[in-house]
Amino acid sequence: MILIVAEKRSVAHAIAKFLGGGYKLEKIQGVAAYRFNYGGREAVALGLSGHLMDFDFAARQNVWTWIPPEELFASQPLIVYRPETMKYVKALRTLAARTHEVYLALDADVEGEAIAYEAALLVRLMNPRAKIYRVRFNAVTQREITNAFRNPTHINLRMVEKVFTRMQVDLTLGAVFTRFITLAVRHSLDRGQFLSYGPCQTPVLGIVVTRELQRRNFKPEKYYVVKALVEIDGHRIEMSADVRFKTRKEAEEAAATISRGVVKAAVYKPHHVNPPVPLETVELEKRASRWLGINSKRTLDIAEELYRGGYISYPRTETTIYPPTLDLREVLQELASGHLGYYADELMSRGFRPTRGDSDDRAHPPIYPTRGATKGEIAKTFGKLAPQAWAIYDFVVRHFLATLSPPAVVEKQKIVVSFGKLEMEAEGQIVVDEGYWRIYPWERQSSKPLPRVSPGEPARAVKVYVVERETEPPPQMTESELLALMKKYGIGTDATMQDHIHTNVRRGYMKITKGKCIPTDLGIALATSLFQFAPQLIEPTVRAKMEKALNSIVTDGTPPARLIYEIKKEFEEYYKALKARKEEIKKALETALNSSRNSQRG
DNA sequence: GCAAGGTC
Repeated sequence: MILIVAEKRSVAHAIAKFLGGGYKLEKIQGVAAYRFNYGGREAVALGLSGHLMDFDFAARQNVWTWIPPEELFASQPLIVYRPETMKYVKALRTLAARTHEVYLALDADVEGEAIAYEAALLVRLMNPRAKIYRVRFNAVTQREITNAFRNPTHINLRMVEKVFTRMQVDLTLGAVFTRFITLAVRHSLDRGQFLSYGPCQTPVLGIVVTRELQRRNFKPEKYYVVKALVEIDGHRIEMSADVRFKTRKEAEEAAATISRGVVKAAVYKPHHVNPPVPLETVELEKRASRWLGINSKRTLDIAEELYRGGYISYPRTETTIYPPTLDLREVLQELASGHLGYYADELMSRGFRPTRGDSDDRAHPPIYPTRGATKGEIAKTFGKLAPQAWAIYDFVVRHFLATLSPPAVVEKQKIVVSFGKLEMEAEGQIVVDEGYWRIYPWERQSSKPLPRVSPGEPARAVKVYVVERETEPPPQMTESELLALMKKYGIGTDATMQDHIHTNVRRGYMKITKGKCIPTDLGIALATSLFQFAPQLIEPTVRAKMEKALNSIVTDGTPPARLIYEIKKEFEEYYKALKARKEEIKKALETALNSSRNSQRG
């Protein structure tokens, strides 16, 4: 028998379908396995659920009050089975006992490599003489899979080492600093409550708090602008000067010079607004937060359910290019039975060309709808979440249709009038062609037309006035903006970014209200303490630096032990700096904890 | 009871 191990059930299923044609679904220790005939031999494809193993400290070290947190710097975390995936371990053991040939068909990324290694460890324990191969495919398609199995290779140990190093480093740093700040304020916490540090979650908090403090410390400044109602060829146009005056007096002096002028420029230029590129995870989360009022965690949870229900493709992807193997016309045909069927039909008869982004994770296609569903159907599956599930499904459908649609066309308009010293401007636009906005209302723009005038025409100011304005603080951080910043700084992965935001919410460090991230007193106190005494723990650039160091294991063969030693040494310094200020940190955190407790009680 | 990363 040949055993094939995949990262998730859907891939195991696809492999059985592509390599075997027909298959038989079996349950092994409660786990789905696909049995099929592979070139005359019996094969079984088993789908896992991510990692089988994890790291943890020894039991004695897991009683927080028994050892000082810094002792963990000197400890070696142990590799253990993850309790949640024991049934996959059992299924793998059962199958491994009956096979001599194993193909590790996990995703073609570093995590997949690590999971492959975990599976290989298990297989070896059961069956030391089994031949173990690694197969790599860049998409779950007939061609890629067939090719991969024709060219089996071996596990890349450096990739495995990178992942295992990251696991140990993150656990150690997370545990040391989580325990330190928790124990510092232990008596002010509720039962079961703790304060946490993590190399992703904490920089996320830092970003949000930094913005909030910028807003609080912002000193608005008054400034003055000159506006005028200008008559050109019988048309009256509201115009303004693109100059900020510091005082009213200066503005009024400038305004006094405005009476007769001449049109310096009159531009009416067509402009294409291109439809969005194919949908990736973080973009789905950003748009759902901004336009549908659904936060990123909820969005991914619902997308996962929609995927499992067969409504949309796999929701965790960084790809923004439709693979050539994806038959877009087939997808449109499927959508023809759904709520936007008329539009799908129209695209099919008129023809279409998909937009194209610039990223390909070489594992998953962009997110697209896989079924033309009705509201009633979704309502049945989702119960209380039905309105939000429908909103997300509808969005995925519309986004997909938009990527195949023509651009919208607007005429951009600009008139500039010269009044001697000062120039006045007006901008407007006319929607010429709605294009993809017809089914993508969130980006729709409206017409604000200007009259048609020509350069050289005389102009006359009918009314001139000075308007007082104030500079404004930066806006509150939106969740959508936060996701964009996390991506920019390399904090987390497409699949985990929403988790890191949510962790901050769960710990009481911030709230998300109407798409805005608002730090609590506790979040501000924690972030401020860290910025003051150990900024390296909270700066947004720390994660990318660590990621780069970890990558050197793969690219340069840096020995993991050396890297772990160096990172620990560095963070021990930050730990010492924090410990020296324990009393101040304790006071700041306790004040915040008490104030939030009082406000909760009203 | 700590993290981040897979996946459900």
